[in-house]
Amino acid sequence: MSGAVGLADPSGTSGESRGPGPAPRRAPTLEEVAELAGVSRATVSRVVNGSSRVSPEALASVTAAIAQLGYVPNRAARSLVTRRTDTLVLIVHERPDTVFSDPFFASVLRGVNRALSPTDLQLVLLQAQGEAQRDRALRYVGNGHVDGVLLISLHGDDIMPNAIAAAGVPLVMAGRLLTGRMVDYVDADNVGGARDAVGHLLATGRRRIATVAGPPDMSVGVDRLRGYTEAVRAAGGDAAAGWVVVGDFTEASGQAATERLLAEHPDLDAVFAASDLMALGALRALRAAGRRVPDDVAVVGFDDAALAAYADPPLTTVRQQVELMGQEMVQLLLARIADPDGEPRELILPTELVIRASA
Amino acid sequence: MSGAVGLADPSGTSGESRGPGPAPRRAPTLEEVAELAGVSRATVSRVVNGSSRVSPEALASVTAAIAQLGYVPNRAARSLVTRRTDTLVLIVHERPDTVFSDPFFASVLRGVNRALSPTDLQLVLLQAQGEAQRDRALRYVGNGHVDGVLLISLHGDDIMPNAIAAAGVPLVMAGRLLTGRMVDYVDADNVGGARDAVGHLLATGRRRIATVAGPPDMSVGVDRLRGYTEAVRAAGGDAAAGWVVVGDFTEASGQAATERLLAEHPDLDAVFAASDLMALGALRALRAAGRRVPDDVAVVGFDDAALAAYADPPLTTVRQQVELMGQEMVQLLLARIADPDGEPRELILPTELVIRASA
DNA sequence: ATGAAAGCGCTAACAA
DNA sequence: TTGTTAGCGCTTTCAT
Repeated sequence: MSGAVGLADPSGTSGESRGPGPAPRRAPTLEEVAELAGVSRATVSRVVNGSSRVSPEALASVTAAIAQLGYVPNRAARSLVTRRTDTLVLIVHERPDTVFSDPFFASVLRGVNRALSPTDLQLVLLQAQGEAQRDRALRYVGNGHVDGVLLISLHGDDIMPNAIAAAGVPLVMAGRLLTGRMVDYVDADNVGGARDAVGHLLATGRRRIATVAGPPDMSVGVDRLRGYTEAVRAAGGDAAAGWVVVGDFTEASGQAATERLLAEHPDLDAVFAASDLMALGALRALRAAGRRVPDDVAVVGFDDAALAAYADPPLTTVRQQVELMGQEMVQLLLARIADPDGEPRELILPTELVIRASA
Repeated sequence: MSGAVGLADPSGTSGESRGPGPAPRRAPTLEEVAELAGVSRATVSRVVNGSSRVSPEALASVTAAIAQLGYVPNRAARSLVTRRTDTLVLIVHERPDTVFSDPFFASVLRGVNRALSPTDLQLVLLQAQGEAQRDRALRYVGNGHVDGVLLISLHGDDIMPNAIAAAGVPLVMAGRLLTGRMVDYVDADNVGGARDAVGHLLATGRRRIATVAGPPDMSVGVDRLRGYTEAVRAAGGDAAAGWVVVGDFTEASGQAATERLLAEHPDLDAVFAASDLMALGALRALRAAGRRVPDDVAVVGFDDAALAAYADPPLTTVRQQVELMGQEMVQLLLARIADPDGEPRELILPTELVIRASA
């Protein structure tokens, strides 16, 4: 029996004092499993952690004891000694003025969870808004509370990626970093997608194609604009200043940008918008100006969140695999955790042009 | 000096071996802070935990040492002894066939994070889909890994709420539970909101008002239907079977339901849809049938995720305060954790009718 | 007000 | 293959 006496009923909380309802028992420990199985703690630990150096009999009795007791390892205790936390953190770092639509984020999250569900890892969510929260997140990450970081950064001049990487914590980003050190990331094929979009417009006879571009300090903005430019130039077209107006991914900015494009080029016959919300804005602006879509002007957007499907007419969009992006971010992160010093990796997911009534 | 010798450079990992880049130092411990401050671990612990029984001098030197070392308490170690985890978990339990739109969830999440950010609590996210994942979540929660649970359950016959409550883990739900024990929850005023919607339709001269209701095993479905029924009956109208068709919150179901309503009552002049996606579906069905909105038929939806704002014409909707819902869920949960045996609490958030072109 | 000491539940050498 | 042992970093009596 050894000194296990005190374990039988710690501090006298045996349920009676709680009144009705099931008594919230203390969770069983390794020690209790070991006793029931008639082996030592170490052996139980080996079983739990899947060590091969365990006899079949020991394995059987331990497994039975675990099942009987409903034993689940205490993460805190384990983490204390292994210095692993079995925890990943997803940080969404936004400016106080949020620009991105939530559905995008929700889809990434869904993918992350899908990838995580067969593992024993848990996901901590940190929505960092503004400097104070950013620093808190950084402190949290920097102090060994997580095994790795998934980062969705919503602005280009973010110090987080470098700070996290510098702290030696494995990191994977959604989207390419424009400056600073090379960091693992997953991204959509924004250049190719934009090229396809413009290619489609060209193929359907459009020649005066304008674009509502994204912010130039974010890779999404830069890449989608590049795809547009390349495609237009390849067709001998003009991708000069007047055909490009920058927005900030919001519907309002898409609308305003399109108004300017119309003022500059009343004869435009197509608009490629670098986000779905901006495409929606473009649609509004065109209608307000009395233009008909798609007969008069065609609109193609980049599908950040499937929102564009609800436009009327539904917008032709470059479909990204947002959920897959979340999944792959996790895979990359796990690989990075397993091999901290490997080469930086990137993964570019293909996009697909979904043609609808609008173009 | 005691036995602190071994701490100076544990296992010789002093950075040189890592090659270039900043050496991933071990995070400073209480012990180190204590030594630097010239006090004992216990005193540092008191300072960190805001105990009053500390002399001003001690407090000052400890505070300085903490700042100098950038000390952050190790959660695992703390949790091991306190049996608190300072962790809440948000469980989204969906059927394999997801019904709810993501934006709703994203908004709740945003509110949860907002409420959490001034605290030291962290949020773990569990997306439980199907039985296997549900049981895993239950095991996780039941074994003391979290201090409390926020639960968004997407179907009516869910065993999770009762299982969690039975395990004695503090729980707050989004939405009212139709059966089983009384559980703390936050909900929108679905009855009142639906009543307002129908009231508006009546006020604008509509008399033949149909509804696309939600699933009858969920409080959202039941309550919105009840609000509709009450309002229609109060006006002396007919809320009988033919005017009510049940959908499952998806756009497709809204469309199908509306088609049936039109078949049954070609003379209907308004549709109240119990979700924004179903309202969108209703819009499509009406158009397909050659009806004009809102001249011919008015449409009002329940706004679960602001998606309806993108319809054309923009839909008149009952606006819920989804983000606030998340915030309040956290407040309720914290209150419950502080007072596990208090009376069950509920919080009904007011809704607001946002009138747009469609009705 | 402060310190000494005992452990929380677990893993990881090391012995056997 | 198994058991023994020594902590991981922290909070918390219990002395002082």
